[in-house]
Amino acid sequence: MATINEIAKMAKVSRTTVSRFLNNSGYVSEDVRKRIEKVIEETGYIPSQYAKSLRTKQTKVIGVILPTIRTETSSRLVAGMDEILAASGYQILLANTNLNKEKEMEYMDLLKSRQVDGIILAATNVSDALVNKISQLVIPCVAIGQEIDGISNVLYDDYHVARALTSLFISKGHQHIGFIGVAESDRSVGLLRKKGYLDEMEKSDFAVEPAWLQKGIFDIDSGYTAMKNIMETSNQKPTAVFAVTDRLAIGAMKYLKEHNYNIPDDVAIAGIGASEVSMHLDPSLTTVDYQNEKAGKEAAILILDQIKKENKAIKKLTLTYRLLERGSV
Amino acid sequence: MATINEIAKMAKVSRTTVSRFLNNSGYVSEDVRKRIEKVIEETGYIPSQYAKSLRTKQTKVIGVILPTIRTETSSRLVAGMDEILAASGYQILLANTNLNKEKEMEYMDLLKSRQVDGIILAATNVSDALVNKISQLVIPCVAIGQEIDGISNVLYDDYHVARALTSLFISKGHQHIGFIGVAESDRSVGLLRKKGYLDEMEKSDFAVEPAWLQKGIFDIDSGYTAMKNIMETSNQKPTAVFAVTDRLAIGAMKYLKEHNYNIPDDVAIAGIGASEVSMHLDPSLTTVDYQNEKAGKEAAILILDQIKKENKAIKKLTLTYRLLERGSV
DNA sequence: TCTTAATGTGTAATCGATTCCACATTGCGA
DNA sequence: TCGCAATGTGGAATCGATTACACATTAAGA
Repeated sequence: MATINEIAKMAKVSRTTVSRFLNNSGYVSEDVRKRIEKVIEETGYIPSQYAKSLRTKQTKVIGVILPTIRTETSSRLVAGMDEILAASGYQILLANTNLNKEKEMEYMDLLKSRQVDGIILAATNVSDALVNKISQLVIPCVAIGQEIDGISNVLYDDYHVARALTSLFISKGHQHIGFIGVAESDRSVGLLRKKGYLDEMEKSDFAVEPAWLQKGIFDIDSGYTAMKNIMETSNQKPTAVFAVTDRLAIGAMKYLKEHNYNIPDDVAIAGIGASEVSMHLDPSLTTVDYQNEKAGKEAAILILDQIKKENKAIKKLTLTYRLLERGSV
Repeated sequence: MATINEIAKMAKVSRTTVSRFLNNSGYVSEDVRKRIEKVIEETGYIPSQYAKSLRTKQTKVIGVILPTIRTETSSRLVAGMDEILAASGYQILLANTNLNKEKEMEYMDLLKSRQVDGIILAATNVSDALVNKISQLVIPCVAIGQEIDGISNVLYDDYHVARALTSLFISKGHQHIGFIGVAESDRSVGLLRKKGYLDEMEKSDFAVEPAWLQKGIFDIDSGYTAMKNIMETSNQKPTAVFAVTDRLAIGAMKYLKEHNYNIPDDVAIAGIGASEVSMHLDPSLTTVDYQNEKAGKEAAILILDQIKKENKAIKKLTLTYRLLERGSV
């Protein structure tokens, strides 16, 4: 692969001039410009980003740390980010932790060594060690979905969403409402959504039977199992069940259908996530659109802001949500 | 951020020795080793990949060009690749074309300028210009899902899958079989799957009514519309419909259910893709598991092979598929 | 005791770009 | 005609690492 030196030699100018030509900085006469253009055309020369980055300390790369890339949520997030970042000439370097905390730490270092211009962190459970690492990070960093002190955040309104959904059930006359959650170590999905549900129940003075509180692990099967547990172990069967993700809700619906419960007459169901199929299920699933793409975009905008303007002001952005009331309630 | 020079100074050795320490190359006495270790520990020094890459011509980055990152197929592919690549210390640099051909070309250059060690291309429609560009590429390159001459490929057996599904319908006694495809500019999904269907129909001497042949655009809604067209414009309504993707099939099922057709008694349905929900639909959708993750893994293995061994042998790998016969047929 | 090999460490060139200077040329007003 | 600004080009240091080579020290074998 050709280098700037060879181009310079071939065009009979100094590499300084070639550099000026490439970056449109400083004066280059029309004559010389044409010569360089021609040589570059002929050789198909492409400047090395690495050499460039070494000097300029700019890589035009944003590191994105994800807990997984298999979910719709993740793809949407990345799609949103990419839309904004690509427009400014940035690319995404992927770091997939597979929910492994050590990897999270490892990747922070790796991204640092690759001198990414910024890091977007979509973490699910935030360890102290990680927070610590981030706080002493010089690279701009934005977190999505979990509140982390000291850096900018794009947040979902998990607590109020949970309250809103529970409240929706209550407004429809339900008093016995079940809950399918996930591990509370996941602050946003596990803890806050549960708290929202519990608080809303308490506000209406509705008791919550322990058997109504089940946990899944983010997939359809565990939603099925959770629903099974609810229906088969509770004294009083609930007439509505709130699942903290669409997948869990889908699993729950599957159980209900298999056991000839009518949705929503016997048991109403709601999820969170607005997955693509949610609208096309039978009945269509009531859910909440978190606007992940928007979250991705906002995070990208925040990070670019920080990079460009040296705008170190920390921003906490809480996104709005859209409750999609559909056939399942 | 500290550099190797500062570390060297602080540890009172030359930067050469520090480098040897870092890379475990050459001799470093226990005494010196400890001093360096200590300094690195204290400063939190992390070597710059850029400087390193500039010298070594190795970036440990694989560029991945995707038509979109919103689909399950894409996420699975990337997940598969990442699993293999991460294990060898490689990271993924994302290049999302959004189905834009010019972007495809642009990204090839961009990845080249970033000197990625290899490129994995998941293209849907391959322009001549692109093939041309690839052929004169010095960087190892692997294509997934579309056959491109001159480089290694990981292929799905689109043609035979289509024949197998059509044949399945026929074996169940169906003679009137509809088809929901996509644009044929997409060779694999559009052209080959259609050809497989048509050939199998012809083999059994079953006529195909033009109205049975509909096109969608990869989403649920267009599957719905396509099914609507089939049922509302054909003279003889088909008793089975083969959709080339699960999403199209889901849309088709939705139409059928809404219009009180029983699946599979009135109309049988099959898709391709083995999307996560396919199993949990009602009835569960007959589909074909393309093993995208495996495809991603294989592509990653191929690329690493080429990088490591300078093994320039071109390999064409056609993956096996699993036909998942379920309730919808 | 002297060679020779093994063990440690440092010097300096190098990778491919950017950028601060210095220097050369030209044109224009005084 | 001179001086100065505008225009155009090149020299050389620099970014942060790797690596060939030279050199110094030590240990082992004859």
